Amino acid sequence: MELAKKYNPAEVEDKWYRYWLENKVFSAKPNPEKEPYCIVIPPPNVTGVLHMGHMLNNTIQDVLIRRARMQGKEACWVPGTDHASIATEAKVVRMLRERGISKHELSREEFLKYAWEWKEKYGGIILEQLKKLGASCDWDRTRFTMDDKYYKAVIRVFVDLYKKGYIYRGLRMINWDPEAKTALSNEEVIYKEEGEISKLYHVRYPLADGSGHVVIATTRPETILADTAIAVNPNDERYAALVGKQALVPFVNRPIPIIADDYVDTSFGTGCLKVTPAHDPNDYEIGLRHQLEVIDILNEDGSLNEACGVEKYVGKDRFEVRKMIAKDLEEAGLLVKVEEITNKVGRSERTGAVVEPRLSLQWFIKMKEISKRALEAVEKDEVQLVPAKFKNIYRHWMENVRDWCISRQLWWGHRIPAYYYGEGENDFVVAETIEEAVALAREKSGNPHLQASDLRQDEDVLDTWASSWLWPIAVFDGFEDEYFDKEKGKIHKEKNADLNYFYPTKVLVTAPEILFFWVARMIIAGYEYLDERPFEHVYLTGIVRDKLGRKMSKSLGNSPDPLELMAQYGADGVRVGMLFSSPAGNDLLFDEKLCEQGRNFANKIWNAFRLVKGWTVEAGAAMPARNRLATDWLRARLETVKQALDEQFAQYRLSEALMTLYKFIWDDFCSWYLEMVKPAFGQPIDAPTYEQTTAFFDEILRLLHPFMPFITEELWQHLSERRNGETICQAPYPQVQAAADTGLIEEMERMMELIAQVRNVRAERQIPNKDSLPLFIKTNRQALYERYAEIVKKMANLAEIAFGEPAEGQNAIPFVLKEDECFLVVEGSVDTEQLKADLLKELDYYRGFKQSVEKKLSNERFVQNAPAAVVEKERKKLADAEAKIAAIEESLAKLGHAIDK
RNA sequence: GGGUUCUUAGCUCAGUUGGUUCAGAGCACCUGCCUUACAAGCAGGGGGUCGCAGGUUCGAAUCCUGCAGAACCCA
Repeated sequence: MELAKKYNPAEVEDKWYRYWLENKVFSAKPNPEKEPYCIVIPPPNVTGVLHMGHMLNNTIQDVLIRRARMQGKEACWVPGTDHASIATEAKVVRMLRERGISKHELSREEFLKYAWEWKEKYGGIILEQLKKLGASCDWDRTRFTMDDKYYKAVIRVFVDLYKKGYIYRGLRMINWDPEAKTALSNEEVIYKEEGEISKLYHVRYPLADGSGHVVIATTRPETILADTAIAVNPNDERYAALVGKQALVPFVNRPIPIIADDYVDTSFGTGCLKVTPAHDPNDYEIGLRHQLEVIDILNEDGSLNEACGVEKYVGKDRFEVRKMIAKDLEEAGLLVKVEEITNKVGRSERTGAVVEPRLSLQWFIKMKEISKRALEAVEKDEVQLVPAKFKNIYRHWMENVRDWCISRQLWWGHRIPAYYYGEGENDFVVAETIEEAVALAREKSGNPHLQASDLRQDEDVLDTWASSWLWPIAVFDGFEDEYFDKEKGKIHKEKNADLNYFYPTKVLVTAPEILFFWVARMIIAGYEYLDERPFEHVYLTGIVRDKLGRKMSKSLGNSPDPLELMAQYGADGVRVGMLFSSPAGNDLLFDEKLCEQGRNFANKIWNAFRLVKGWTVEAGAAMPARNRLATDWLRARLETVKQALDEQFAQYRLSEALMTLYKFIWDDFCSWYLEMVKPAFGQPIDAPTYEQTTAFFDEILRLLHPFMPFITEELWQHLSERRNGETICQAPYPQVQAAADTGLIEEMERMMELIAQVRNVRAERQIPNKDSLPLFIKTNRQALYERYAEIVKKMANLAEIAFGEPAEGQNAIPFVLKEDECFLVVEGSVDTEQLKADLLKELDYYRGFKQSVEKKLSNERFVQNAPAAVVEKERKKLADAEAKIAAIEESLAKLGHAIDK
């Protein structure tokens, strides 16, 4: 078998992914013999494409699930997609516009037909992309939030929560996107960090009694026409006399009261606040406190309506009116001045339109009561957030939770199951089906003749999160008739085999940005319907940023295309690159160099494999002592590595775990072990060493497989004959066998230091590596060095290791290893002055060190207060330093240097 | 404005309840090598008064206070 000099991921990745699918390696079903380990994927937008955030997030999930699978757990990773109501609808509307079709020309049914076509065309691309990454999902379980069953579940939950009294319909100040013509949740409104430059208009309002005027400041002069009061701070002496009087609204001359309210900030603008309850949330609150009239002057598209009272403004967009009104105020002599200020302007996350606070009838979920257990669960670590710092953030949000506006003025989504039978605000019923609705409506209205055709279903759909918050339950069909108890509004988990086995899931891996949107709400739903947490751990990943620390975004164009990255560096390389610098919860400053490092790592392993596979094996030969030491040592190191990995995984320190393996493979295995046992060119290797080496290789591949699934499968299959369908995905994950032989590791470390010292001397004196040199060691541990002599000779290219000192006249370069003196015999003359200088420098350092330790030990309070073990360590440090100093002094004396002690 | 978190080498980060040879890693950097697995490589090396100022302690990167700066969340 001929292996290429360089690893080529493109040749193997698709092959193995297909193999895994063909052999159903990723499918999972309840298995009482095994421990369940389930992850539900955070469903990406069905029509979205893979971005770097997905890459990170799904790499992490795949590492966790693959490791669990190898550990013999029933590993189930449930994939799926989200309908992403507003984002998808916006895309469909744009597509239609490009075809010259306006959404409003279409009926709801026609529009939805286009939307489903769009979904069929682009839906699921992202799942195919995940396969490129190696994601080991159970694809047969793929779910979509608008699948029939899922749709029914969402509607069922709406009805249930309505019955339980958690859902109400109310007039509320909501964030209105005039472009998409929909309400937005607070989370969907974004503010530019640096704010935006706005004009602050100072406007004069005459007093009704003609005794003067009052000046207010506003950034939204078009809302003047909806003013119903002017407010001042009760403590503001400047205006105390005005309170109780009336002012006249410009143009319409409506008299409005001047009131006192604590909300007013005396230092902002003029200290007089115009109050527009219909168009500002704070003003709305003030209006409630003072029973002010509410005048709504905006249409749903952001244009002004008749209520504004000025004919020429009617039908014009608010920003156009702003310009007009500024001009008109100036002409009327009411504009005092205009200044520029920076303020925060809310914009729609999806359309970018300036969000207008708007009063409207919307559907809400009361959050306070229903979220109680979800708050407790995290407080008590029943649901454990990783990293834990998010607990504080979570608590703060949950303690101040506000009612959740769940209606959206869109068509793509789950249509609200409320049916209206009359014009009154309460003339509606909520039901899962039209038949039930008719029955309920007859009852509620007292009209037994009502027909389905008399009912109008609510036009709005539900917020996407109001479907995805059911994800960990709905993917297992938990809300189906057989399992859902309509009376109690609870799920009988024990009746549903999947739910019973896989729920609660093990860990949710997601971005901190959606901690409240989604994570908190899933926890709420979990307790509401199953009285149980939906997952044990929440691993919050960082946000992927570019190397300048900016968020990756389409508009900046700073996001690399994941598929191209994988084509260039291999999926394994990219996975490694993503994980290298992403400790949990810390942002990841993505740099392509990290993927390059991942690719290089794959190549390193590939070549190590080529080396081992290229050996000819000498059957019947015994293992030489040198190799016995090397294999024992590597085994000991491997034990410490496995132990470290277990600990790192337990704490979700994936980047550390990967680095542990990276260093073990590159340094310990390749640079040290393979070099130790590698036969001379053309020579065979003894069979026991060869077998041990392949066994190590096998174990290393299994440890690495969760991180780099493709190359490990490729090499593992090459390593030995495998059965048909056999895969490393299901090979046992290496377990800690025994306590590592730390004595052996320490001994080897000493030898490695010795080898490094010799190499160092060579590098400094520019002695070619080819020249094999004799080494003398003056030590009282001769047996130890003798045992390792063969290894040291090979690794440092020494002609021999002798004990004692070189003969007079032999040129030797001295160095000190721990407390032993070493002499590397070289040809040619030696610059003794330089050697002395080097030794003196070292001596200086150790004398200083010794002094500081002595100082510590002579401090009575230290000796008394510090734990005995710490004091003991200091004593040991002192003894070691003294031995070292003695050795250095001796070397110096030999060079003819007088020591002043 | 309120809250949370953070500030350690040129860069990205570890540093576990304060206590091992005067703070570690990876990358980058410097020097020498195309040595028959790998130049996507090998060997060696330099680099930090742990944001600043106080305090507690025998002992502080680690605990406390203040200041400066950054990020995120909420308003």
